[in-house]
Order: sequence, then C-alpha cells, then structure tokens
Amino acid sequence: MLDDRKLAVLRAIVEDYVSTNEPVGSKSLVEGHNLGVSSATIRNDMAVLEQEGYITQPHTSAGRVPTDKGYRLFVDRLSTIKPLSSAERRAIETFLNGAYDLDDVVGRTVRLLAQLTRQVAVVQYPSLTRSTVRHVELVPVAAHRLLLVLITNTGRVEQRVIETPAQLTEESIGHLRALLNTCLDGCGLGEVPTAVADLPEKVGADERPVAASVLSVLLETLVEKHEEKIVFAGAANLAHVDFSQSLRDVLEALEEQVVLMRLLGETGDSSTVTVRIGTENPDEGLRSTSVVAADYGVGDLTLARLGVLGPTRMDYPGTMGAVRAVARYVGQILAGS
Amino acid sequence: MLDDRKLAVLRAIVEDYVSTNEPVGSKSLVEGHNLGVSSATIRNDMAVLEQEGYITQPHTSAGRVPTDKGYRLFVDRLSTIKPLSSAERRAIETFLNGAYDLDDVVGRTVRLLAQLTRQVAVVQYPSLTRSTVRHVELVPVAAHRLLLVLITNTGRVEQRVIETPAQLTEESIGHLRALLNTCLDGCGLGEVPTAVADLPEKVGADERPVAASVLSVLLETLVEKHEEKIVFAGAANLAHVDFSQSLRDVLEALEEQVVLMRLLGETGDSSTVTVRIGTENPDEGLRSTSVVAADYGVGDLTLARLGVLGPTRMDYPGTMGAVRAVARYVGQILAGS
DNA sequence: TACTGGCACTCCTTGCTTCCGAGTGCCAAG
DNA sequence: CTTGGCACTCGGAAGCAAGGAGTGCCAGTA
Repeated sequence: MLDDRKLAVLRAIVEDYVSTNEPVGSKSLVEGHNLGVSSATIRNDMAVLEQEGYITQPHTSAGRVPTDKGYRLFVDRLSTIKPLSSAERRAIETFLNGAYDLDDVVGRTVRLLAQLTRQVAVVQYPSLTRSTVRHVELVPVAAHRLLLVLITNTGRVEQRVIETPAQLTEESIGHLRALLNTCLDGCGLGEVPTAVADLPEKVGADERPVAASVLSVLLETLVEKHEEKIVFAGAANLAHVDFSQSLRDVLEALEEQVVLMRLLGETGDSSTVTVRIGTENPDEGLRSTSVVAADYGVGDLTLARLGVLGPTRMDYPGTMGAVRAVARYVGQILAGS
Repeated sequence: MLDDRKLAVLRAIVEDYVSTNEPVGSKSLVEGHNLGVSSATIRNDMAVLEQEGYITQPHTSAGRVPTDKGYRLFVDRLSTIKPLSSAERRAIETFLNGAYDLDDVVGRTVRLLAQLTRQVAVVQYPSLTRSTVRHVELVPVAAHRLLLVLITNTGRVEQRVIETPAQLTEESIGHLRALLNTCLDGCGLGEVPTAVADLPEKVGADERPVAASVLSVLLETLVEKHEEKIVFAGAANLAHVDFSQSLRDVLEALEEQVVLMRLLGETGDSSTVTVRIGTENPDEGLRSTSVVAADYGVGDLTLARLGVLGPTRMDYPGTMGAVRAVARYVGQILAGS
C-alpha cells in the first residue's frame, strides 16, 4: 500500500510542516528533499496518503498537513529518537546536581525540561507507594500535639500533626517511636498497614489510645498522599502556539491534578518513551496537543513519570530525546542522594 | 479642577468599561447612569478629563477608556472595597478549614482566590524569618548522614540532609538534639545565628566536628530559604484577556520567583489592601496588568503576602474585597493550627 | 456662567468585489 | 510508472463605498 517513497514523502511533509508551520505543497517538497522524482509524481503519492488518512489539506488549493494518524506513523516508523549533544548532557547533569532536596530536584527538573524542549514540562513526584520507609519520627510540639514525620528512601518527607487523646511523656513517645521504626524500617509503603496491624498489642494499655491515634493518622497520610503531586512549568511556551481549541482549555487542564495524572498515563512498556498524539489523548481539552512521557526511577524500580506537552505539530525526535535524557539523569540523581 | 460631576463621570466610565470592555461614549453614559445632564455636557467633562490624563480615546470617533492614572484615582477616591456576601464568606471558611497541612493551606488558598476573582492568584508562603522555632529534630538516616528537620510555629517544615564527618551514636545525636532545642525553642529565625554561636563550646570535643557541620547546614537553610516560595494558580483566566503586550510575557513573569516577589511588593501600610496599576508595576512584562495584594498573618504579626494579578481593566472593588477576605481567613486558619 | 440642541466632521468597522497565486487533479504522452 | 502541461479551485490581500458611533464646536437659553 505505502511503498518506500510514499513513506519518505510523509516523513518530509512532517519535517517541513513542523519547522515551517505552513501546509507543504508538492513543489517545495521536491526542492527541499532530493526525492529524485517530479512534483507531479509527488502529487500522486500525496493523493494516496490523503486517501489513507495520513495527511489532509486545510482547504483546496493549499498544501498538505499531517493528521494525527500521520504523526503516529512518523513516530512509530519514520523517525528515531534524537540523542542530545554532549554539551546538553553536561549542562543537564551539572544543573541537576546542584539540587539539595527532593523539592529542589523536582523543581529543577521541570524547569530544565521546559527550557530544553521549549514546551510545557510536567513532572510527577516520586511515588510514595513504591518507596520504602527509611525513618519515622515523632516530635512533641505541644501538650496534646505530636508531629509525625515520615521519611522515605527516595528522600520524600511527609509530615502531619496528630491530636493525641492523652498527655504524653517523653518516655512513652520514645517507646512508640522505637516500636514504629523496628516495625517499619525498610518496609514498602504499601505494606505499612499490615506491618503495623499488631502494633497496638505491643504497647502498654495506657499508651494504647495514643498509639491508635498515631496509627490512624499514619495510615491516613499514606492514603491521601497516594494521589501524587504533580508540577508543571513552561506555560509561557504555549503562548505563541495557535491551538485549534482555545488556549484556555489547555491551561485549565494543566492546573487540574487529576487531568495531569491521566495525561502522563500508564507506565509504559519498559523504559521507552511513550507518545500520545492529539485525539489519542484521554482528555477533552487536550485534543490538539501531544504528550511525550517517560518513566523515571532508580535502577529498575519505576518511581514516577515525567514528560512534556505541546502542540501536535512538534519536533518529536528532539522532544523524545530530551525527555529520555532528563528521565535518566533524574533517576541517577535520586539514586545518588 | 475636577468637580463632583466630573468625578462621577470618571467613575461611570471606569465601571462601564470594566463591565463591557468597550470604549464608552457620552451617549451611553447619560443613558446608563442618571447624571441629570445632557450628553453634550458630559462631552465637555470628558474633554477635561482627557486633558488631565485620566481617560483617553483609542482613536477619534471612539469612546473613552480610562488610563492608569484614571484607574488610580478611581481606586483611591471613587470606590470602596466591596465586601463579600455572607454565602461567599462561609464558602471560603469551610473550604480553607478542610486543609491539613501548610502546603495544603497555601494550595487551597491560591486556588480559592483564583476562582473567587477569576484572575491569577499569587500566594507567598509564610515567611521563615518572622517565624519562631518550635522544634528541631535530628534523624539518622545512614552511617554518615543525618536529616535535619526544622519546624516553625507557622507549621512550616524544612528538611535538609547533612553529611557528617564522623560516625554517630544514638547518644551523641540525642545530646545534640537536646542542646539545639534548648538553645532555639521559641527563638525567632532571624536570631538563630546568634543563639547558636556559642553552641560548639557546650559539646564534648569529639562531637564538635559533627556539631559544626549540623550548624553550618542549619544556617545555610535559613539563608537559602529566605527567598520565599511563591505559588500561583488560575493562569487559565488570562487566556481570554487581550493584553496590549503578549500573553507570553505575562506567563513568563509568573514563572519567575523573583518577579513574583517584586510583584507582591513591600508590605503595605498596616493591614490595607494595596493596588498597583499598569505602569506602576516594577516589571517590564507586566505593564498592562494590575496587582491587588495584601498582607496576611496571625494577630498583628505579618507573615507574608498574597494577591491577584489581572488586566488593568479589572473590577477593583470586588477584587480588593476578595483579597482582603481571603487574607483574613488564611490568617485565622494559620493561627488555629 | 453653565447647560443644551444641533450639526459637521472624523475615522473605524463592515461588507462587497476584484485580483492574484499557490496548489491541486487530471490527462495524454514518453 | 513517471512526467509536463493545463484548467480549476479557493483563500487571502487589496481596494472601495456605505454606515454609524462618537466627537468638537457653536450659538442659543435659563
């Protein structure tokens, strides 16, 4: 159906359209890319490509523009991920190395990715559920008030205030703290509920109410924070793009945590970069945007996802390269800290 | 120079222009507001107002539009802050009461303010420098690694990893922790450096290197976090505004912490709402926007600022009311937690 | 002195028409 | 299967006239 030359034509159309933002006609096509045939031949090929739904023309007497299906074919079969230059790699590395805590790592990552791709970057905080407990701390802050601090192996720190039913002694707090840590050290967060199930039995009768309230807050924290935090940056890069739908829709979508979650989507097949193009997107307001996303994590443990969002008319090879590179480096940084 | 009627005309022009977004002419003015005079008279008044620089016309044969100077006069002398309806107040209260930690308070506040004003909301995290230390915690996370957690009376928690020069025992950590807390409890963050100055002398000789590294990180934290964290929400509300400059400039400004800092500006004279209109704004990219901001804090202690940013063509009385109300409620919430 | 009705004038907006050219589809010939 | 040629389509730019909103000014009136 589609011979090699037709594929080459499609590739050329995508490349030209991405760089010029104008419908591309048969004549400019033969001039720019040495396809070795005349424009009339190209026209025939284009007619076929259009019939098959890979390209379309905005109106008669205009050049052709790739459809979502066309971009899809381009990404799947006609392009290869473009690796970053070594200068870019070094820049990424030094920039991310300067970070001093998890917030900072994520913040720098999202800004970096936005700048690198000149698009909107989206980064999900490392998943709690796949982390393990490194330490639990109980800090008295007032007579009937404790602060629970939960530290994970990915450097994430969660804190919550606990109202306790009874006055507390330093001693009983110390006891409870020790118990919690022996129970939970190295424990995956998903396993916390079972790990602490029998804990109330291990404490003295008078400490039991306090232990119960601590546990309930602890479990609550795990549940509530399960919905992961997501940040984005680079919204300004959307300003000079003309979306078929309103810019407002896109900006609104970006501020909805839930939508962003769906946006990054399921964790992909192994460590490849996944691309979702235009209408492949689950969300209404993002039908004219594409998302390039990837997992990141330490070793072969996937922690979360990151990616960029831009117009479907996007430099896919370059964007995919940047996303892949940043995902790798973030993994390294997290492993090292 | 400007008699009462001229002021009334200016007020009417501002109100009409804000609600219709179209230059307002003398005829529609006499129809909408019962000024008791004819359109010709209004025209004379408008000519004076224009000569004085309060209004301008985009072109001959168009109506008048307020200038920045006109808005300024309107805000200063022609309008009163519009209080929220009691339903709105209740909604704010219940919405903010649901928050469970500082991040959540700030997050909810910024979203609430954006929704309430239909503009971009900006909220600064409570200042560290004006807070006091509630607790310092040291948590061993590895052989040569400590986690320093600093808890303030405003509920803010800062954590940093410390690489220690020597192996640590539970005992020496406990000792150091106790020392720090006695030194610093209730201490204003600005006074921390002096409060810990003589601390190294109080520990045993073998603990001194560790103590030194802890202190250096502690002080570093205070300095670095001095540049306050700021968040914003509601960027989507900018989408349907047509700025004289590019939307891109505004979005870029919003993502720059430094610019946002300047944007909210100095803390105002007592607890009033401050307004900065158009070119009064320090930043290049924000010459066509106005900022309505206010302090918030607990009691008479100012912690930080919050506000909204929108086009100069903005409903000032309503926006000022919303900003003031939200600032008050946030103060209450923070005081209560 | 202050206000008012009337009137000429300006100039933006809208709709219409025309013209141009890029790009296409098709066909007959190589 | 490819190619040159040609008629055709249609959007965009340019030009033009009509319409209308709004103004400034002036002379008359309370």
